[in-house]
Amino acid sequence: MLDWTLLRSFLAVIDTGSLSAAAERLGLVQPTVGRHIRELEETLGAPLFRRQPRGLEPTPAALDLVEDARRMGEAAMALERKASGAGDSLAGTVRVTASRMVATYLLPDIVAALHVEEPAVDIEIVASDETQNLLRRDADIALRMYEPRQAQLVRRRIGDIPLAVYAAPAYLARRGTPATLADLLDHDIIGLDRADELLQGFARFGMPVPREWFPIRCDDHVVGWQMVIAGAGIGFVQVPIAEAEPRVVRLPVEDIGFALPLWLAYHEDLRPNRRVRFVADRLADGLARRINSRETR
Amino acid sequence: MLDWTLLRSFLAVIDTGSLSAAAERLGLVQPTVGRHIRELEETLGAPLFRRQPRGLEPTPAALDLVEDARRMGEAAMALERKASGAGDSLAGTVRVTASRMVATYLLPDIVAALHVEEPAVDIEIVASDETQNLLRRDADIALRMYEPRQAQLVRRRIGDIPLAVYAAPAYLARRGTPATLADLLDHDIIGLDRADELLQGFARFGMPVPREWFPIRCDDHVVGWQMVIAGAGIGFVQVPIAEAEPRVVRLPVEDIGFALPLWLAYHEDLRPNRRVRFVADRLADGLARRINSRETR
DNA sequence: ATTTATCCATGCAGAAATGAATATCGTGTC
DNA sequence: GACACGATATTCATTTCTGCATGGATAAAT
Repeated sequence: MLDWTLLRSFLAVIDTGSLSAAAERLGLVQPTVGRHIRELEETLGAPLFRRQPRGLEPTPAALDLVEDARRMGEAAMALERKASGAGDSLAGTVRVTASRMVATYLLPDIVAALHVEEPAVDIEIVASDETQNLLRRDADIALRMYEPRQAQLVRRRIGDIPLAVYAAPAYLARRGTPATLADLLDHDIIGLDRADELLQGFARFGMPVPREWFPIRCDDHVVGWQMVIAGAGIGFVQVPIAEAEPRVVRLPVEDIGFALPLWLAYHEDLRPNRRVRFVADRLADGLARRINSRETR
Repeated sequence: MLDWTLLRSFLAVIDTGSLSAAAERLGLVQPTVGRHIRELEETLGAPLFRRQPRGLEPTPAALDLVEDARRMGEAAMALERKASGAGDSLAGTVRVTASRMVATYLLPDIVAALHVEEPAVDIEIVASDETQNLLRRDADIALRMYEPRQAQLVRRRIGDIPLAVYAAPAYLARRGTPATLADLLDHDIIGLDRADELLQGFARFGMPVPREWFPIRCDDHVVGWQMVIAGAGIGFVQVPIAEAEPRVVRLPVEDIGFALPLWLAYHEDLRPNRRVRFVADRLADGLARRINSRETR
């Protein structure tokens, strides 16, 4: 009977295209995965990959086996999802993914309160602006700024996070305080939070500007926000985050009417999992309270 | 990420009901499987089995996982079937199951010739009158006396093996030679080859007899046939087998018109497997030749 | 043409899993 | 009630596997 560990490595190599990447995904090390593949080839009596400088290219014989290997992998992941909800106690870990901004400025208070209430629940935060794959269990719960579309996900709309214009007093003392949106054209704007959509928003207001209009651009929103705080420029920032920061002030320009929808999602297999539901409920409650209490201010 | 080896052991324990039986099926040893289960329970944080004197009884939590584990197992077996013919050489093993009679008296010549033709092909004979599971790969090729019904099997009807009445000269010298079927009622008949159907056959000829009519009954056809050869009684024997045995003679009674259909079957996943096809072809040819050359004699 | 960045293969020491032997427990039987 | 049987737990020596460090090879980039 075939060793299933070899098949798991086989699938990982097929998916990633190289021994090194497969090893990282499996939490192993490249020589181990290489030995797995070699052992599998010896057992089956047929070469499965052609070793190439860029990685391993599957042979036709290997491609014949991919479908079944993938079925195994999907079944294993489904089993893992179901198993994680098997325990009665809340003890265990829940992985939560959120954007860097949300993870940095909104989650800490909520997670702290949650951990006081249920110390047995461990929280792992995956702070990333890239979409994590809930189907592949990159995380248990995802907080996203758009509606999740996959059918197997349970999704809940928490609310809309409004954006407004903020700057540090030091900046305003140096450059003056803009009173209207049009005034912003003469100021240094730091690209934050969906810069592309902000550009479209400006266009809607009759002020088409090119991407280069932002004098400071940064792919990390947290860094950009720190620059606003430091007085490097003006930023369009999520109101619940900015209002908690005393070192900036909201500018008296018109409301830009732009908001980010906030969604919470998890895999439907995790629905009966009390631990995941507990965390999801606390996250949704805490985020909704912060969104609603600030946006009218 | 979960260790797939643990899941394989989990499935085996679910299927067999005990650590010991699971270990035997996996080619492992009971303490190893026990450790696998314990490690899986620790990883998942939930008990999966209740240890009982008769074995391990799955908990509800375990039953939730069975379906996915079985999907993994089925995918693994399908992969194994497809992989078994991956190499382009014929080298390798083919497991053939057949009834004890066929395996003992018809297969040896065929297998010998086959092995001369292709020494790289190893043959494993599973001589059993119990149905082996081709889906679970108990054997690669099955020779059966009835039509296989499972949809996933490739089946080929080889022909009908006729039955006739034989006895040893020593027996006939002692008890006389019956000339008609009716005369058999005064003789010692050894139950061979589907005794139940033979009884029904006698009833069709207007001679209903009870099961106890057979003075010597034996669940092993080979043993019964050896008794016929030794002169212990008269037997209804497969013609191709009996005609090759010089120590018995065919009795001049009417043709009983009874024949056993002979089928060859293998899993459709094995269809592209050159080795299995080779063995299947040689078996079908050899058996058909023996059936047809003898039945008219 | 040289450099650089990946990626795979190999040798070796340490860690982990395995198997054999044995102890223990509960059940069914005489 | 004593005993035998079949099952799971435990212990320990050994094998096996894993991970680290290093070498070698190829393709893209400067």
